[in-house]
Amino acid sequence: MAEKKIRNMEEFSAVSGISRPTVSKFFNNPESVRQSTRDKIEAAVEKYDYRPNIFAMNQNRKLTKNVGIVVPLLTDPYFAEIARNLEQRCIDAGYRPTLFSAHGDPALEVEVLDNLRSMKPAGVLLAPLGRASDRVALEKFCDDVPTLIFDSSVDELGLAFVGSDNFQFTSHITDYLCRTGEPPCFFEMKTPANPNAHRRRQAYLTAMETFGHKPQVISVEGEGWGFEEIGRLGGHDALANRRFDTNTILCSNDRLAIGLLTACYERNVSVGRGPDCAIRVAGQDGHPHSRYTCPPLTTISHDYDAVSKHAADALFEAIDGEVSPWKSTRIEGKLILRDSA
Amino acid sequence: MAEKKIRNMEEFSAVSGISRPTVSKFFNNPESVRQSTRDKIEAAVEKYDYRPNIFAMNQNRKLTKNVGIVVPLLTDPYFAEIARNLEQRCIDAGYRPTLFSAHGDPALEVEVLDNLRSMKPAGVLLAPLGRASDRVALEKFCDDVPTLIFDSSVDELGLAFVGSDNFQFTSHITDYLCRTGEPPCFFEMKTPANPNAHRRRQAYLTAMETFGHKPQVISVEGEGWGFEEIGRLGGHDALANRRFDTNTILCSNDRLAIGLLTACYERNVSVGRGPDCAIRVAGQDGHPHSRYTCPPLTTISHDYDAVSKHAADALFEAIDGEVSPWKSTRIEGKLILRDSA
DNA sequence: ACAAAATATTTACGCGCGTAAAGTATGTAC
DNA sequence: GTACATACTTTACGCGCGTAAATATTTTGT
Repeated sequence: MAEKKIRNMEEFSAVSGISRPTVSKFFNNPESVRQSTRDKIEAAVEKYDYRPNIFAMNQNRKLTKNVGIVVPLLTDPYFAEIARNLEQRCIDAGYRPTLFSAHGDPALEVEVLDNLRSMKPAGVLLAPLGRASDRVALEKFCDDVPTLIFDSSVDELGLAFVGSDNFQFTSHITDYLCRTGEPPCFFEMKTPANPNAHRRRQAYLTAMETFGHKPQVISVEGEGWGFEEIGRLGGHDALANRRFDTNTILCSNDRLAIGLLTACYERNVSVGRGPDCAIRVAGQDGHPHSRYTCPPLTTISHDYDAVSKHAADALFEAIDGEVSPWKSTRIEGKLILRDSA
Repeated sequence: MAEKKIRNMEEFSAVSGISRPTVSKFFNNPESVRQSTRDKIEAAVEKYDYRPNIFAMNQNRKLTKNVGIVVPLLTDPYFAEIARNLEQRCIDAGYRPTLFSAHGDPALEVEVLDNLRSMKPAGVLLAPLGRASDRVALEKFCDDVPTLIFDSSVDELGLAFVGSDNFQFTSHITDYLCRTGEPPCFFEMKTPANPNAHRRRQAYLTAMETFGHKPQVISVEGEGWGFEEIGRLGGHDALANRRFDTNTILCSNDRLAIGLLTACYERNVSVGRGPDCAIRVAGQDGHPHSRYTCPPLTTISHDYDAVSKHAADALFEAIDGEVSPWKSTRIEGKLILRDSA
């Protein structure tokens, strides 16, 4: 099967009997060469198992098909899931995605963007760290590379923003909770990394006012990205000191809610909407894991498909040259009723 | 601050007043140039915010500092966590890691490896998909690139294998379960993707025989990587049809256990080791989420640090030229006692 | 102040490929 | 068979950088 090792396109063009420029054309787009030529090249590809060096390819191409995808934290299944979704859309559209995580570190985020530059990407899908991000560095990057911001908005950065409608998220689930039981208090981190958290708190306050209820915000201590543990510890503290004025707790996000549920379990507080339950807990995000908590978590879910589709399509359009003014697209969430509230 | 845009090292060497070869040397290793030269270059870097194109760099370097990290599925927090761990170790050792996921798809796994070749990596840390992997392609890759296999072993592939001692995992937790209550049955997927699953079943059977108990293996249907859902549905089925001969269930992995716990909740079966609990459930892996199930999951955890340290160190040694025969290092797990068993 | 050693510069080529221009072969229309 | 359009080959240059060799310039030691 395998003859001698082919080291580059030069050698490959020799053994395939087709000139290098034509071979190059073929790899760029197989349809662009005559059928008979294509057959010869494909036979040689099969025989010698050659494929061109993609990095050398991209070095000279005016337009690469590279797309960078940057998320703040890949160990969070929410980002892992949406990243996978975006990757698939890029592949389907004929692009070549590369995934990066800032691992929660602003310095790493900047480094990732610097490396991304070397890749000469046709475009980038960027979910910024948020508050911690180096704004100046992000702006510089967006000046150079067509960048679509998703998940968490940073002013009018990049081509456009696509994310969830956090205002609608919180209003909607607050409304649901008010209609089905006691009005909720709001359980959040004191210093959230993500700007969406502020929108959600604000939406909660507005919604409660609209509905004529007295709001209560409970902000728990904790730094970093270990949200479950922050929720658990904060939950213990709040339960021990009877800080909840209501039996219904709306968490700023699902990971906090997951931690709070654990705290409830550990304190023998029964959660759910049954008559024998002490409190109701709801989250926000539609985290992949929220289905498997006990009780399963009532939440309002990102529309993963819609967000990733809008984000990817908007980027592809911009790459294709469609110039449109910056805009923000915020997609509504879907209420997912489960047992916890 | 920022003057005109510097486009390449040529332009940069002009504005910095240092010749290009010396600049090149500097970026390869700042210590290799005279202090006064370094100062000038660093001042220019600061002033013009230039950094070399890493892909062009690697194109010609004999030895790159690139390390590829390949995992089967990044949406699984276990792999996300160990990948992050490995990335950090690479950075600390002066390497430049790049993370890839096969997304559960053998074809994608091969494609990832092909792309990795273009990167001329100094070495690769590869966690294969397992049964589904294209063995021939993996072997070819390992012939060309120093590759260390981790997590799931494929014969004597690559430089070496580093992973957890699945036999010890299952023996140890089986022993614990036997000593503290009824001997467990074994809850697993009928057609697991990962070869570790077979080792675990075998270890269970051996352990039960050693302890003089009658084993029971319950294999549930389900394809793909949605283990929680497979565990949940299989759990419902097994509970409904009273297929469990014992009150103690050892799951082949934590994700199955998480699904099973949800099934228990949904059927109102109380899980735990208290006197009022109907069954005990244990997992295996020390999944990042196992702390936050209700009840928190008793499991035997990978020693993430030790596995990643051994894997990374073994690769770095091989890169540094230390030739050692293929060997398999299997690291023991730590029993994590929580409320579920 | 001088020679020796260390470091920089100049020059030149290579990596693996894209791409453009000019010329040649192949295929299609009549 | 001629005319024309396609597709191919040849040639040549460029991308952004590594790297080697010869030469020139510092720096160091004494």
